[in-house]
Amino acid sequence: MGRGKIEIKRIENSSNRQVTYSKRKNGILKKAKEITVLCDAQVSLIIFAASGKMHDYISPSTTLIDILERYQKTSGKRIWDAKHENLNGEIERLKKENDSMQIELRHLKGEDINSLNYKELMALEDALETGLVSVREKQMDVYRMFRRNDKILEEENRELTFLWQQRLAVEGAREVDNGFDQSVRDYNSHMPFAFRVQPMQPNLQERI
Amino acid sequence: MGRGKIEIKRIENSSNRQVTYSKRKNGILKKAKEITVLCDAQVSLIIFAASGKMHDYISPSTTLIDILERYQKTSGKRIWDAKHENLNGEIERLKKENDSMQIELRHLKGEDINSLNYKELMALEDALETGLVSVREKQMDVYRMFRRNDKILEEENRELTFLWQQRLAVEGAREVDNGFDQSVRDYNSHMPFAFRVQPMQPNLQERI
DNA sequence: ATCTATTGATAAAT
DNA sequence: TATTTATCAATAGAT
Repeated sequence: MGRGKIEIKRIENSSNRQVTYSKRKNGILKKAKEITVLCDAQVSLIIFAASGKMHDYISPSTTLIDILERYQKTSGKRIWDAKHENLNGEIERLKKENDSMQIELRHLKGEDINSLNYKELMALEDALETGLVSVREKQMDVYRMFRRNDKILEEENRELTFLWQQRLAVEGAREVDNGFDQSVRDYNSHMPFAFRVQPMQPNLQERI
Repeated sequence: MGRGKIEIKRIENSSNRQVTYSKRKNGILKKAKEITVLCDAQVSLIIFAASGKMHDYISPSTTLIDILERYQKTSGKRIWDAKHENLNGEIERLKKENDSMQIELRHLKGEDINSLNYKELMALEDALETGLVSVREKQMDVYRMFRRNDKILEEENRELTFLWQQRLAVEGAREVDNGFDQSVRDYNSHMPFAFRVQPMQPNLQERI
């Protein structure tokens, strides 16, 4: 249908080919829409030009997924299954990895070790000892950190207490028992503990 | 294009609709084939009649899966992903489980424990000690089993050696040094060790 | 893009 | 359902 009939074979002239593609692509899309409306059909049409450009039409009464679902059911061909199997493979792989780690964890916790031979028990013992050494070293670090912190706090405490005592002495001399009785002085003598500065290690508290 | 022009709206006469569907369906399929050949295009066309009957055309240079893959990539829309979201969820779940076990394992091996607080370190130490106790108990079991086995073997050995010595003595008395020299007798005196019976615990050997 | 001569598709009849 | 045919629609090539 045109100025002359053409053979249905690849159009060698690239420019003509491009033009014809554009025209016919529109034609097919139009036909797809028409048959959808005229005949209650459901169409999924995806066209890729050689250039990679894509055009598509999916009947508005449905979805591509729905059509593919029906396609698979009707034709018996697989679409998702290929992808599906990959995912299932991944799941299997992860499950195996999970299981072996699960077992290793249980062994390290001393569970289910009846099936282990002597060599394996030795290796397990080594691993546990190594872990224990590391953990205890770390604990010592933390302990030393606490101690250092404590020393700093004690020192500051001492200074604050001293300052407080001085102030009390000064005020006591000036007021000579006019209103401040012993209980108030007792109360105040405990105040310095509330004045403790924050620890030097900013995260130390939340790690206790 | 026909004996009269028609409006593009649903054909109410069911028989006409069916006929038109059949004709137009063939027309579209033909056009799809033609654009494929003429323009190097790649087409995926799936048509469902209202009756449920399905017709399709996929350009022979490709596959539906390939086209869908490209469709997904080009359009950004999801096709399988929607279908496989549950599988992907499962994978995510397993990966998370994997990661946390991975971390726990590393901690038990004394690795990456810098981020742990004192409480966590104590718990870790407890777990390691518990594990170590269990493993060492099991090792004692195995050790005792070896010892028991050894005792049995030693006992059998003693008996066999005794029997052999007796036999040697009898033969020596009968043959009075006619051909059996001292070296042969020495060799034979070591033989009983080769007669050791199999251990009582059938699996013990392969567990060493 | 737009035009238009011509082929191709198809609606209605058979 | 298939064929025929009159008519409309699509489009090849030109502009």
